[in-house]
Amino acid sequence: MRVGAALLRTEGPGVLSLREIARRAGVSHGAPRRYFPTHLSLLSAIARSGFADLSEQVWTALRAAPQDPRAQIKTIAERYVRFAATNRGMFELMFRHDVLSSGGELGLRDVSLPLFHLLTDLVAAARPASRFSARVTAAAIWSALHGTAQLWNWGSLTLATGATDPTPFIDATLAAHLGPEGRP
Amino acid sequence: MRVGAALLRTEGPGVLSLREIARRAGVSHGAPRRYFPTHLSLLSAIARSGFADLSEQVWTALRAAPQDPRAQIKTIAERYVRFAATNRGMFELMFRHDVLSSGGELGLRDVSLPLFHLLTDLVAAARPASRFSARVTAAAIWSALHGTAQLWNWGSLTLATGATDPTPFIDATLAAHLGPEGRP
DNA sequence: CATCTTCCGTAGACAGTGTCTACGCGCTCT
DNA sequence: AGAGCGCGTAGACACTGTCTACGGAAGATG
Repeated sequence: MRVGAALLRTEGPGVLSLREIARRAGVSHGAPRRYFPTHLSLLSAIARSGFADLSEQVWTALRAAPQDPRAQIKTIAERYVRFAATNRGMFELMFRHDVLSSGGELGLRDVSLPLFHLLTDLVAAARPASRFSARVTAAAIWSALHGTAQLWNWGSLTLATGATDPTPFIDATLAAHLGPEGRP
Repeated sequence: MRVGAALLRTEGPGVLSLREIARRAGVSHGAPRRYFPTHLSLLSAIARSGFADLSEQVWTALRAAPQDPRAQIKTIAERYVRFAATNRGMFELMFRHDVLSSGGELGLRDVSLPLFHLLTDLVAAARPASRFSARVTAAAIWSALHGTAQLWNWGSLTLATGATDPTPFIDATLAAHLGPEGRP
């Protein structure tokens, strides 16, 4: 099989054993070894494609969104959390420590960093005066997004607040960091 | 062995195979089965003890901290992130989806919910006027803390901002949600 | 005191896993 | 046409989690 990309529509994260993947691909259990020296490197490749997918979704959404910084930040935030909620298994795989630490931080450096820098610039343009640098604020927002996605995904936020939608938490985070919504 | 508690000082999360745990405990590989019907239930028990540990650390730190709401919130935040940084393997185990989803959400309901409600009350007392409910704000803060702990743990924040300490992100988050520091 | 039951651990089997090795088919290139 | 090699197969190995049958020690019961 060309890449593990064709196998990404894994129905669950439990099917990700090397032999099971090979089985679904219709090849013998030794075949993937030609392309990926180890099981983890296969998973890393799958996760990397997940990062690419996420970043592409965010970028295209950004192009379609209004151009003012605040709206762009909101678009990033919503896309990030929605991606996590829609592609649960993939999101979980993408942030598994063992997968992450192998493969040279996989997509983090190549995919997330440009996005993070964009976020930093947007934050610098959108936020009110603050004693924190735009980098720190952007990182805090990113952390909040990631935590929201994570907690939302396994239902903790629903359990704690009864919410049926994660957007209020996103809005609260952005409003806190950038000031109330509604003005340029 | 009485509980897996004695085995918690696991040097790494890779040693957590059932047989390896039994080996370190000096018993045969079938012995743990008397107490934990399945491997996952053993891990859940270990993770549960991790939740208990975390919550205890937070509560005792709260007792020693100044009593004004803002300082209490900061104490919770710092303890949470510090726990994650200090007990990496345990933190990771505690939030593994498969461990989480088994064992009836293990410590989440029993341990985290009281803490969350306390956080909600503190937020209600400490924050300025806002159009978001205290619940939502508290949940947003919690998400931010969790995300910070996670991203910090695998070095993303350092990679993105060059920071050597996670407290700036905590401070930025709290300042954003609760207003600048320094007043009652 | 003898016996029986119940707890708690052992030891072996089984299917399944990731990795490694030897093997062979079929293509391409000179 | 023949050699080389990319790409896949098949079997082995150590290891895993789960299941089962077995044993021995302790306490309860007659």
